[in-house]
Amino acid sequence: MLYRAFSDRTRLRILHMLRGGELCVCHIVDVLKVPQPKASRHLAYLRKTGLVRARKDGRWAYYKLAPARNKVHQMLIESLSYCCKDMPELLKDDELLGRKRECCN
Amino acid sequence: MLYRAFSDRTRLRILHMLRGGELCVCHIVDVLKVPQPKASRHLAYLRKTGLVRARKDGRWAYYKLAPARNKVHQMLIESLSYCCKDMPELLKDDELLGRKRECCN
DNA sequence: CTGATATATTTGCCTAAGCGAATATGACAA
DNA sequence: TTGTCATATTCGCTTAGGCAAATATATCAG
Repeated sequence: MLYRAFSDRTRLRILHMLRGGELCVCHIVDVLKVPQPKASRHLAYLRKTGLVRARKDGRWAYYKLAPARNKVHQMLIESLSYCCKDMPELLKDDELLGRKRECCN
Repeated sequence: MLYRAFSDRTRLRILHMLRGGELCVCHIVDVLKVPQPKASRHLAYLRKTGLVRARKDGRWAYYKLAPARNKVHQMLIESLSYCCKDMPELLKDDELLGRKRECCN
């Protein structure tokens, strides 16, 4: 169930961050300020549901959003750009990331 | 968290049924083929999250989708029309409802 | 009133799922 | 080789949340 993947705050934050493109796990951990195993666990979950793709480069691992496989998948990903109003932490995450991007418009 | 409301199969089936308009609880129970308290519990959940509106008429209670309050809400409701592929039971529900309606197109 | 019907809520149980801590893996450096 | 760093996985514990069964409430009929 794709919806369930979106129903955890940590996973939602990760997905939201990845809208801007590929990120290294270490950056994700830094921004979320959660223990590394916790981030890793949720990333594994998102991998299994096909929502993200992982790429290894030496010691580092990079994650990005997977291409949408159907309409529901696509709409859920799109909806990420509109949930900052309910979750202000998403704005903080974007700030910490230092990426300029339009959010919640 | 709106996403969580969608992450339970029974709730998703209810929301999916309600796309077609207002329904009586007894119809919902009949179609879902679940114990009445179970339907009632999930309807209460959906009420609390603002996803459905209830109307009492004598002994009967009618439920319908609430108007979308923001973009995420709106997109989640829209996504309902596309999840039959992952949940064939949604098609059966629509059949039992006897309502002609386009689904999963 | 009594009884029946429609719906809602409570209770107690059980499973799913998130968590921190510890550990494992695997790549690079020295 | 040894050590270190980045990431992943495992292990118990705890909580959230779904369930069935029982009960409550509220409306109508007779």
